[in-house]
Amino acid sequence: MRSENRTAVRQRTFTEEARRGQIIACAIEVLAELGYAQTSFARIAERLGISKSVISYHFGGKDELLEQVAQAVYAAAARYMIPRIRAQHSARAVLGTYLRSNLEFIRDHGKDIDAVTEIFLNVRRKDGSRRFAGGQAVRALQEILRRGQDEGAFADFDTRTMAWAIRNLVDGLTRQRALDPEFDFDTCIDELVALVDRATRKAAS
Amino acid sequence: MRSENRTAVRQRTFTEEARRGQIIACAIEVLAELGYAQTSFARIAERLGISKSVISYHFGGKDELLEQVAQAVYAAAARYMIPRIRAQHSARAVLGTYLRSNLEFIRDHGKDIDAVTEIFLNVRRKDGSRRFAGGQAVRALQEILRRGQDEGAFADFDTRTMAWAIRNLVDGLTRQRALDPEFDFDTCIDELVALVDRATRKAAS
Amino acid sequence: MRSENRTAVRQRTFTEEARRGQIIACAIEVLAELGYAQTSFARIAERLGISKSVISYHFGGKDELLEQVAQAVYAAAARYMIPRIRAQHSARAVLGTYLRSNLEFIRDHGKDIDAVTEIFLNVRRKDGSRRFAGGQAVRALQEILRRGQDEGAFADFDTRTMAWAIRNLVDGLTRQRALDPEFDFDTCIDELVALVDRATRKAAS
Amino acid sequence: MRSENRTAVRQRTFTEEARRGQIIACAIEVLAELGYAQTSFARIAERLGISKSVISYHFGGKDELLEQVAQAVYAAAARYMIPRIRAQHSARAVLGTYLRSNLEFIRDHGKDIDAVTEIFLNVRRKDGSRRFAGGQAVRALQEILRRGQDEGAFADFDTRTMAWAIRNLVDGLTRQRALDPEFDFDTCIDELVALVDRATRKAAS
DNA sequence: AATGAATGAGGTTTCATTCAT
DNA sequence: AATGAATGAAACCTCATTCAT
Repeated sequence: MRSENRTAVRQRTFTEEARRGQIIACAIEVLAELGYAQTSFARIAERLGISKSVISYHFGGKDELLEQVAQAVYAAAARYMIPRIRAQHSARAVLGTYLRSNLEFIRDHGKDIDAVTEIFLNVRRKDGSRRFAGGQAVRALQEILRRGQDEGAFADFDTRTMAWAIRNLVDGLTRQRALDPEFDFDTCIDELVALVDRATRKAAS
Repeated sequence: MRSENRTAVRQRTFTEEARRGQIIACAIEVLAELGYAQTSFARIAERLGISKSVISYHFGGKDELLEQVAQAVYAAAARYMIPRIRAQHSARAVLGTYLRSNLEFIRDHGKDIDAVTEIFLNVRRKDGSRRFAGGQAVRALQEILRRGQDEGAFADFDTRTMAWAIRNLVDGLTRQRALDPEFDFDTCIDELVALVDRATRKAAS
Repeated sequence: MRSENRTAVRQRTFTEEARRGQIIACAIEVLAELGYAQTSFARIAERLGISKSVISYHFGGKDELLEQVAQAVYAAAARYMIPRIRAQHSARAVLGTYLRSNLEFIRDHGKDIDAVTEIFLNVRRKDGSRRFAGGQAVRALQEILRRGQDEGAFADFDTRTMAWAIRNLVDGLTRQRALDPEFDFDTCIDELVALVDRATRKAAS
Repeated sequence: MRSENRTAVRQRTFTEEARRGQIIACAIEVLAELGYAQTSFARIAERLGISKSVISYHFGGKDELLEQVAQAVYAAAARYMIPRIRAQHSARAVLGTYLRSNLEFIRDHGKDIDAVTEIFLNVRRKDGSRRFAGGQAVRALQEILRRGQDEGAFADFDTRTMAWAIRNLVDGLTRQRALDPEFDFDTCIDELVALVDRATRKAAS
């Protein structure tokens, strides 16, 4: 079954799609709860009450499953963020909305975020290099900043550095939520949005 | 040997100390290079050209080895940072030196930092909860900020949030270094120090 | 497979039941022949010409395998003894049949008895206490004796002590068979049955 | 050091004898407490606060240590029983004293008995056969019975069977003590001595 | 007389994967 | 579309033993 017809991607039946979704959802739960090292086909299958080989059957390998998990969460994030961002026009509004919708998605999808974090940090090639780099998100953000500068909406900072700083702030939140008992996400969103706004704003003249 | 007379800490031989150091150093290399999941006694022993059981002999367990690795890096960081911080008096100088020395240590000990990152993120208890929380560093930083506020050296921000933000910026650098081909650490240090200084500074009157 | 849907007992395939039986039988042989300490998955698998992990697959752990061995022999003994005992009515006939059928089972299932003996004596919890106590058999015997006394069929001995004495005699036979080259089981059965009959019989009046 | 001069047994220094005794005593404790399978050089050494190799040094091997343990307990039992038995003259008194002193020794040396039981049941040769048979004790008892019959002091039972039955009763007590919470040793000694006396006594004429 | 250091064999267990059904 | 059965590699760990000091 896994034998893709020619080079084309095989059409998937409804049932198969459902199973795949079920397995991906369960993988996310296990990853978020127990971490990458403790996530195995056996553990996922056990939770679903199915046999291990079902997973091999549908995904052909651990790598593929994890990749699908990452992709699924990415797609969900995109579905949430993109329409909101598209609705904005000014560069500052785009940046603010990017940031806010990203943080909201993280707030509302804690498990999914934890899962892809596990995947990003742990999946490696045989030579040890990380399989998922994640420079992509930074580049997208940098693009927003650059366009804003072109429009004269932002101050004249280095876009690459600023993009990284923002990503670091955003991605750090997950850890903060996990460790800080007093953590309040909504307050933090407002603060971060304000902080970034100030940090990118043109100096008042 | 692992017998540990009573519960007291056994006196360690010179040879043993050397071996332990050698093993810890090698563990750091493997962790940084291949990641937590691929780090095993077998791999470490192979690199050192010794038998697996040597590691069991000196460390008695994977957990203990990893804990020692974390401790070793911690101790090294403390040895580097503490004297520099102690030399400062004003709260702002203390904060700046804390930050700068921390960043310098990260810059100069990339592998060690990567290794403890792997450990922090992946070592878990059987129930899935993380074994190394790391809230400690945040508390230390918060204490610095609080004292500075008492002295009137800082603005009136929320110390907990600010402490977390700073830590997120600092810890994010490791990833940035790994992923950003153009990353320049020294520039970044200066920028971050300046950024934090501005973010904590009392509004000019 | 070992996944066990919920906590319910999984339905077992014919093939699985066969393999389990095969493994249990082989475990009994190894236990009886080489003793508990030398009984390992490796040794059993080697004899069966299968891979070690097959046993892990079917039993999930050494403890479970040994427990199943004990249970299997117990069940076989019960299947042999219970119908014979049930066919009796008078207390003395019940006691005699209990004893004789027990001894016959021991005579005919030497290896099985040796195997469970190894298990009983050696399987322990982490704190060192024995996992299989075995006071159950004594209590059953004591109950027979007590009922007989109530019916006036037996003399007025202490049932607990007598129950233990009988069990000690019965269980000692295994060792005797192993060590005494001239040992004749059938003669011994008759002697023991007669001995116990005399020891419990009401004094002639 | 272990290299015995010629074939003769090396003279042992006082210190060495002390260490050996200490190790043997500790081995007995571990055996009795945790059982054969959990008894290792490591565990013994740990309890004594010495290094494993000390044991290897003094005993040259696990087998030798266990043999010495068995021998030590045997010797102690002999020291206790033999003078008492020698003080008797009539066959019936000899039998009674043999039995009573044996039971008293078992009562007073529970740990030692448990230890040698572990050894007897578990130590095996490579081919699986038991290394310590223990038919010796039965033969000694049988000799007592035979001499008594010759003197006309006992009934005309089969001495071999009777010897085994008595040994089984005696050896079963250890298990009974371990499992029966209401077990009272002294009562049991009296009962057993009386029981055996009746079982061997010439029928009144 | 003792120890520290190391070894290699062997133990149980978990894993991803394969294959016939 | 799914499963049951099996596999072999690799994991960590414990063991008795050896050897130089």
